[in-house]
Amino acid sequence: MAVESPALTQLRRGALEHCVLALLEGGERYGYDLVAELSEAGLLASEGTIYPLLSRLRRDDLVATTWRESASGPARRYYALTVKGTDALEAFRDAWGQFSTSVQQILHPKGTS
Amino acid sequence: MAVESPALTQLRRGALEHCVLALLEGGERYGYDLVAELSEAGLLASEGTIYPLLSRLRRDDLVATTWRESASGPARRYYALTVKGTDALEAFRDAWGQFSTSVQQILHPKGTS
DNA sequence: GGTCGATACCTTGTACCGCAAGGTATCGAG
DNA sequence: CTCGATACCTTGCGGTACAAGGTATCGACC
Repeated sequence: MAVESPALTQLRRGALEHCVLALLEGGERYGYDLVAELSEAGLLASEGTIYPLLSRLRRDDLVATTWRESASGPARRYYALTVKGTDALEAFRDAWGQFSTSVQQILHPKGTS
Repeated sequence: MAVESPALTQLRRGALEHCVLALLEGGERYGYDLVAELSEAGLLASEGTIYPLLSRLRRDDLVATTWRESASGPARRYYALTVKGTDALEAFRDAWGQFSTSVQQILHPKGTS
């Protein structure tokens, strides 16, 4: 595994939350499942991060949840986007575009005269 | 001006520090000057953010500083990249590339089957 | 029917960093 | 000599990722 630079930990802030919303756009997901995908993408370092985050999303009415039993294993809590969540995601896509462009330009300036 | 979403505040974390290093790659800069450029780029909301950040960079030997008098106005503290700072910047460019790619892919998935 | 690993949920304590507000000092203009 | 711009810095607050640890369910195996 690559050595986790502390800078990455800071980068994940703010982005992680909306990445969860983006994943939910493709359909309902449950927490443990999200952990696996986000960890693989390098956007999540610990399971302990996601549950408080999901609680916040629920508190703010960006997602709605339903318990559902699993064919094998304990029951799961599924998360689905609300209308408010969809709006927040769309707003974030804009913000992310502007932000990442700004960072990109500062990191790799064109006119180096 | 666009409404400042709180998500942006979190996004700036981690990126801001290395954006400062990137700006210094083009030559010495002083704090008040950096504030102007980073604010314009939307990467900084308050002057109060930059000085503790610069202190950290100095503490960690990523930058070196020299006081210099100004033709008009108070003296300025100029910041310059150290070798260690240059290395950190290069490492961050890699990390940023991977990170922003991951976020981009989750935000805008290709196979929407 | 008892144990064990995997699955799946959640909580607590810590550290870190951006932000707003406020403070100090220097310089030129009126 | 006051006032605005420049230029530096500090303090208190809030939000969030992380590590570590905790609880419960299920299937498999003995």
